[in-house]
Amino acid sequence: MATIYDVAKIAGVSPKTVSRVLNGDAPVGEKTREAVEKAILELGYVPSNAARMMRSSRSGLIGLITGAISTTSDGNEPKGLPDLLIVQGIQSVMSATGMTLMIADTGGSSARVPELIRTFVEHRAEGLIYVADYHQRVELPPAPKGTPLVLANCYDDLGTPSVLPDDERGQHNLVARLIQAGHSRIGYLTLPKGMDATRLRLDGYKRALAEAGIAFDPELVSTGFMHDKLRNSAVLWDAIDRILSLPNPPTVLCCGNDEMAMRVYGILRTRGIRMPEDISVAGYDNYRVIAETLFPPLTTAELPYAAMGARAADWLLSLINDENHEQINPTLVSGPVNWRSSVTAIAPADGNTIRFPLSNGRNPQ
Amino acid sequence: MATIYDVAKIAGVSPKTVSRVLNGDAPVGEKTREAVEKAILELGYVPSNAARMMRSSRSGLIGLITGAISTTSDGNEPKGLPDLLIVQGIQSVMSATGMTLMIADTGGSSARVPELIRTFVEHRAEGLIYVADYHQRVELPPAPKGTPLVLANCYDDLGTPSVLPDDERGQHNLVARLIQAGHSRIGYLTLPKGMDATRLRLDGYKRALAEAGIAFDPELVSTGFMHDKLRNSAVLWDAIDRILSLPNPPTVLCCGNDEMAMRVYGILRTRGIRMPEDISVAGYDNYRVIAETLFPPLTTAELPYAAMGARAADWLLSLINDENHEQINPTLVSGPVNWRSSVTAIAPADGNTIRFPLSNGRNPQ
DNA sequence: CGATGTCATGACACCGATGTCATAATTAAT
DNA sequence: ATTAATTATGACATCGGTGTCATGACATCG
Repeated sequence: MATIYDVAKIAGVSPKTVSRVLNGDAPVGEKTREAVEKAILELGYVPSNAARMMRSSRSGLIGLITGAISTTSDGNEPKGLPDLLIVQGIQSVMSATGMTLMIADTGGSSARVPELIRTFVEHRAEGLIYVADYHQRVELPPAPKGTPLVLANCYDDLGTPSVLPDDERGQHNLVARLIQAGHSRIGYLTLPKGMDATRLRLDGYKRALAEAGIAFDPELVSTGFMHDKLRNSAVLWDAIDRILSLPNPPTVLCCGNDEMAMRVYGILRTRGIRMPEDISVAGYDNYRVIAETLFPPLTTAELPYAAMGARAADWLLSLINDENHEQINPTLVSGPVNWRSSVTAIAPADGNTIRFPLSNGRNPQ
Repeated sequence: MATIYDVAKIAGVSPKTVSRVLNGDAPVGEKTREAVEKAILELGYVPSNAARMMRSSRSGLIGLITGAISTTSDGNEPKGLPDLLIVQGIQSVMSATGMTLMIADTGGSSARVPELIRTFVEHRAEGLIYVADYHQRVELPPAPKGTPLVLANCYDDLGTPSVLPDDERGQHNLVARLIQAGHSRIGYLTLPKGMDATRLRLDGYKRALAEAGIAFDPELVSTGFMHDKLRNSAVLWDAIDRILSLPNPPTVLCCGNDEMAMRVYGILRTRGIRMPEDISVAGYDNYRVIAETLFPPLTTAELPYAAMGARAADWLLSLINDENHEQINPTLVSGPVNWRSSVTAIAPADGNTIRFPLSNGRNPQ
């Protein structure tokens, strides 16, 4: 690979002059510049970042670690991986500021994290981001001092800067919207117990009910997914069965996420229950491949992955540049409710007519 | 950040001796080693990859470019992005050999590719991989000589090393399996015209029929998806309508991919058609979130993304190390058929009984 | 016209590792 | 015991850029 000395020799100048042409940090004569530029093109010269870094000690690199450091590591099966959207959000911010992203995947084994961090430190990464695959608490090995770290989609007990989805608010907004559409008996099939998202979303559900003056009915809430995936079909079937056979069944079923909603579609249809005519269904995540493709398209709260990534990246950059933006920790990012035709507006219980049309989904034909 | 000189000073030895402790490339006295190791720990010293690279000219970096350089760039909407699995396949091979992956995303604009390549060259990446989001032809700017390039999930006209899914074979194997299960009237709802996958999979479908002595019936084949996504619902509805009202309708519908199969589920159920009792459905991709979650679980041909990534990484490494493994270009990677309960075995047309049970899906209850 | 300032350029040291070579201290071999 | 081989260590140059300082050629100004 050509060096700055090769260029200098061909252009008949000193290496320092070539450097000046490259960086524009001092005036260079017109003819000299042309000669240098010609030589650069001729050799296909590209400056070495490593050599540059030796002097400047700025690497322009950001290290990104992803992977499932879950307490319940469920093997090596890759899933839908929407957390890539977080990575994309980070990437778009970073590339706009000229930083280069190095990524490493733990492959599900948290034991590899220290090794990955070390690699990044060897490359003198200026900052690190850890991305979790779902909202969770993590314990990371101590980051090297001087290298800022931001957590995305996870948090720890040490007060490390952390960007999280606002699950409580997202679910609240969705349920509030359902209530606005005339629903008051709202079933909720939750994610597995113990997950942060489960608790927070249930809180949001309750708050929306409370704000509307609707009493919380525990009969309407049931666990839809368990940690043991093999049992999910049976658990969900049973939960739906129980909720639908209540004396006063719900008019809409909120699902813990879109994947669950997809299963609910299958189960309801198997029983001859039509959506949204007989019952409405809502999800969570706005996992677009599911939400937009299901028939009817699914109303769902958006998990703002890309925005979370961008927030985390912004935060990291401000830490690197030592800007003292006082940032609330954790930073909660909320997303919109995506209203699609899996939910219909119904006449409210008090007999009032519906004030506005809410369904905007397209039906075939 | 501490340097090797700091360590040397504290340990009371020369920098070179510290280097020897780090690399173990020459014997070091027991007591000296201990003193050096103590100093390293004390300072939290991590060697600088940049400085190392200056001498060795080996960066240990691999550049990975992803993004939709599609001729039909359909805007900025991120989808399910299963191509991350390719990245994971690459990552797992690379980390096993101690290489570090730098990734950059074009964000959908092919104009950014040269800029990204330049960044990688500045970092003296030892090899580049370009990953496309679906099987397609691409035109990349000429790679810098001396830096090998491998294409994953795409190919070009220049004979650049390329790893592709074996769509023809995958579809063939799936259809052959359906025939084995007693099906002989096999409908096929294709992906949009013009895509490589569409043509190849249709070829595989035809070959499987031919091998079984079943005449190809064009009436059973219809375009299920178009490039214009807004029309997909209508197109698919119509195609199903037409195929099912044939005098001799199919017993199974093959869908261009799993996403289409998910829509087909919805459409069939809306019409009161049960799966798999009334008709079987098969997909393509083994997009697990869909295939495993749909009810009933979907029989589908696997698009072996992770294997493709691993293959591409292996190939790149052999190019970097100048090993002359003669590699067929393009390298086709095939995946298994995932047999689930969306397809039932039926009595073959000739009245023979079914020779073995094929459904192994779990039903709730 | 001499003093001062700006422009254009080069010599040289330095960043932090490692390769090469030299050297001193042991140990093994003859 | 003397030579040869091995061990343990350091001095120094080098990789490819850039920061610092010096220098010569002009231009400007009082």
